Parts: sequence; structure tokens; C-alpha cells
Amino acid sequence: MPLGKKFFSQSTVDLARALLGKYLVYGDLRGKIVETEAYLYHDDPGCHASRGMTPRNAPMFGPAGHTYVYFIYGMYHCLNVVSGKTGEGEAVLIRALEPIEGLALMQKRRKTAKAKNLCSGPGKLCQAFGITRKHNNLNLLEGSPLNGGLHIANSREKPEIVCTTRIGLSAGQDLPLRFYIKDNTFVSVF
DNA sequence: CCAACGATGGTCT
DNA sequence: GACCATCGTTGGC
Repeated sequence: MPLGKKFFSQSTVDLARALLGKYLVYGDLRGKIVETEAYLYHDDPGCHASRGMTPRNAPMFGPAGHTYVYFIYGMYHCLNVVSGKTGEGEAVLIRALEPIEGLALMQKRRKTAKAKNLCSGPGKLCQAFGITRKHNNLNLLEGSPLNGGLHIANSREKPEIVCTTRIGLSAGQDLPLRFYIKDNTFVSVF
């Protein structure tokens, strides 16, 4: 079942935790979300929105449940789920998936057969799912005709969650805003 | 094994 | 012109 407005309306930290165990679905591709990071509007210098709205980060200030996809290091994309109040730039970065369906296409795009190397990082999972800037600012909510089929699907899993500091930042490194499913081997960094 | 580094281009100052 | 929410490769042990 696609998740709707109520699910995306919880606080950004709660959403980052609630997304663990849910599914990212796009066409015939499906992956279980196993690692996320929260980016907050207040007191978080690591957040793209921390110095105000710019053309790039504008989707973060929009409604919860939209996507925020950005291009990084000249060759990779990262997928976020916008969260928090409209007008305050917050989002959850999807950092890793456990591949569930559509492995053959993921393997072709990632140029590797190893399941653990298909979606175990924010750039990797966008490559495996074919997510680019064209998928920026799309509505993930159920019933949206313009979302291209990209959505988050529910599950009953209640995973055991580990919390650590976030990966790869040069500001806000000390905040405990990274979450992953305990003992899941598809996480990007242990 | 793992630390270091280069690729590569959009974004903001 | 500097920075960057990354990744694959390289070269040392």
C-alpha cells in the first residue's frame, strides 16, 4: 500500500525512523529502506537549508512527502523525502536499500552482480533506480498522478534501530541523526 | 585489509 | 574559485 499524507506529516526525526523497513518502489524496482539521515531546519549546520532558501534547496521548503533530489560531486544523485512544516527546510536522506525486486536491472545499471553493492549508499541507490534531477520535487503521496510511479510502500516490519552520527559531512558531524536497521548487511557503513 | 585520492560538474560567494 | 549529504580505484601493508 502506498503511504499517504499522515505518514509524512510526523516530525523529521520520527519520519527518518519510520521509513526504516518501508519500501521504495519505482516501476518494477523495489527496495527496503535500511538506512536514513535526518536534516533539520533549526540548529543543524549540515542541512542544505540551514542558510536559507536557494534555487537548489527550494523543494526542501515545500510540502512533506515530495522528493528533493540533488546532484553531487559531478556524477551522483541523492534522494531525499521532504519533511517538516512547509516553509521550513527539512528532509530525510535515503542512504541505503536492501534490493528486493528488479535485481537484474539494478545489476545492469550498477555494472556489478553483487547484491550488497547495488543500493548500499545514496549515490548507488539512485544509480540502481535510475533516479536523477528529473525526479526532483515529485509528489510521493498516494493518488498523485504526476509522480511517475515513484512512491513509498508500507510494511509491518518494526525494525530494531541503531542511531549514529551522519556520514560525509563537514558541518554538523556530531549530531545523532543517522538511523539504520540493526544487523542489516545492506547498510552503507557499519 | 584500508587509507588516500581523483573524477567531474553544479551551486553559491 | 571553493566547496560538495559520493564512489571506485589505487597502492601500501
